[in-house]
Amino acid sequence: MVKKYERKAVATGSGESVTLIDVARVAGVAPMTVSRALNRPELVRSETQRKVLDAVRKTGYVPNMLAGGLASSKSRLVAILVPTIANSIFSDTVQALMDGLSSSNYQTLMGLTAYSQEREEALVEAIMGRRPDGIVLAGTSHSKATIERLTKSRIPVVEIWDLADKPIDMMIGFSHEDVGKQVARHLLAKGYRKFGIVSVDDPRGLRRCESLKRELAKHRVAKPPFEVLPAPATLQAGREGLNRLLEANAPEIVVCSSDTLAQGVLAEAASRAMKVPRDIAVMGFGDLSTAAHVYPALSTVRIDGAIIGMRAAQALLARFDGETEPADVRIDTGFAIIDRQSA
Amino acid sequence: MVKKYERKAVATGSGESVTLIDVARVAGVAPMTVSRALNRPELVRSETQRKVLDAVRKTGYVPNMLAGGLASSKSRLVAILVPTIANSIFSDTVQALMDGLSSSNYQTLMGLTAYSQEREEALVEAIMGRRPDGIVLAGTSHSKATIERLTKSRIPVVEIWDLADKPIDMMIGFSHEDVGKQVARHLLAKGYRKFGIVSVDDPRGLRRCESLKRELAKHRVAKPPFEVLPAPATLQAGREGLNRLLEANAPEIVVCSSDTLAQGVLAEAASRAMKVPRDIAVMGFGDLSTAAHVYPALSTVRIDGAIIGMRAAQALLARFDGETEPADVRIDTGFAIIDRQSA
DNA sequence: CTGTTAGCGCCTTCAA
DNA sequence: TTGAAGGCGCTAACAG
Repeated sequence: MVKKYERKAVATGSGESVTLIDVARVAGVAPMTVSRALNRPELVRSETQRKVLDAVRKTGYVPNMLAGGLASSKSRLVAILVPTIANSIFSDTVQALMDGLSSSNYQTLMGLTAYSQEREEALVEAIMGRRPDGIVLAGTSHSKATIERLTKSRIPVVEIWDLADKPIDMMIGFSHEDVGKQVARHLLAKGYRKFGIVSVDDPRGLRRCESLKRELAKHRVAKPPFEVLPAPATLQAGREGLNRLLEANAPEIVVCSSDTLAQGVLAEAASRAMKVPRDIAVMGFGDLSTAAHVYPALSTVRIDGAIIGMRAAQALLARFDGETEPADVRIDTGFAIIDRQSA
Repeated sequence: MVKKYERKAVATGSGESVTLIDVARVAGVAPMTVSRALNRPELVRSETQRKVLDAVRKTGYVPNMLAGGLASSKSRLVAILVPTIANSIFSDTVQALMDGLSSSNYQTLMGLTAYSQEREEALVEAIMGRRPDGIVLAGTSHSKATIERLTKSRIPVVEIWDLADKPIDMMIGFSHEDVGKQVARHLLAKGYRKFGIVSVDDPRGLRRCESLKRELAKHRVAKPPFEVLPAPATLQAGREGLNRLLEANAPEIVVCSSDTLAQGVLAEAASRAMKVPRDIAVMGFGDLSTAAHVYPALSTVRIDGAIIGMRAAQALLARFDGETEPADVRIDTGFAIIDRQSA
């Protein structure tokens, strides 16, 4: 009986790529059986299984996922688009997401949008070429083209870090409007009346600040001075923000749209020998665990990026397993206002 | 004359995937011509080019890179393995690397090793399945299996954040031994004699510390107490480290293996009302720009992650263009000892 | 449980 | 400058 799949002599060099067929030949089975043994071992007799694994080891075979993906229309790839990973709230998210996905053998393609819809659009376009099984997007401000492309691709999408009315598909986050509102109420309840706001020019940060202003207006508080600095948020921007606020009359409390900004404000206050929160109180947003050690008087809105990432991974995996339907998932992870002001 | 490539009716629904053949049919050319128009436009008449682009727009075609990669053995994918992105020195690196590569149309697959050789090995294995065009690895401590696999895959590899004797291929970083040595000399020159060392259990950090100890020994300085804490580096670990050092007699200067650790030490010192650097001096490592605003007395070894990432991207692109040969590249990006101690 | 056949969508190679 | 044939390595679907 003549063996098949003899097409190629045994690789002599080292660069030659070993294929399924080589493994099949060594194991003395059909290529399809090797494929099964590797991907659905439960369908294969255990002895066959052993033979195949031996052959894999002997040959140093590494499955070609490009070929596998092409044949099966499953890439086992999830794309993640975030504005940056320099900010710990996003890197926590990404890290948790990767952890959750990699334990189910999904790999992640990351893209950095730098808060730009155009970049996001280009990235989505490029990434769709890889036929990812799922896409995670930070935020809900996407270009029309992006939304359309994603919608009709029917790829599972998770929008994170935000909750909005018209999700593309799944959504995991919290309401930035709610943050602004609750911060306003919280601070009003503590007796503050003279506010100052510092934000960078980032859509979500601005939404929090606008909501804060609306809530203050409702309570008939004087319209607070509002300094918007160009992105990205830096310590320097925070210092500059406080400087500008102090040119007019000093607010009792400065609300910052981000953690780094708040640290900048604190640094500037320190350099002016202002005591926090006695001379000026500061409310931050995001991860201020580092600063909190140094400035115990700092209040903050705490978001847990890791939880958002973990939930996103779970949502995708559930969807891959057919446990949920498009647009089924909408999770409010909430936020906490952590108050360290002892004013 | 009967047209070819009529295999499929025009997609009516929206989920149907558009292929090169569909575009070819719409444009009235052969599939191969579409491929050329998209990938090597210089080989195509400009009118044909226009027809193809029109058809692409009309059909909403997105090239399938799995198929393209399979056919051409080029994935336009670069894998990046780093211990974590929670640390800004690595996230800067990753960010710069992605920037550099994406402008040449490469995408990046990221993997997090959590400082574990086993995880790195598993990730390398999984990632090789995607047939990346290049791989970037942080550090030089890899398992034998990892090294062997990478070596015989002949995929361009860049090891970053370190310089060692036996590179797999390209290497961009600095010598951790040199850091330890220079820090020792620097501090000795400033007159310090009573040292304390705090490190987490991370290979590169330990190498810096060991080298520091060796240099101190050479200069006949008393063997310093050396606290090694379990990874990951946290503020808490730093505080604990200083606590332990202070149980014996207090050192004049504490050298920390990482930025976070140094911040923990500073926080603990602050909570004990110790003045830095008067009561105790602190030398950190990595990105302490945040802490520096708060603790102007902190010294640090400054590494620029962004430069390392940028250089790595350049090195890979040069290699892809055939401008360099395996093992041609070895770049010492150096480091700076930034001294803010005014003791 | 295992094997056979027929593509997946694109690009390489050669021919026109 | 464009086209046709064939194959990249794998898996779905159907037989046996």
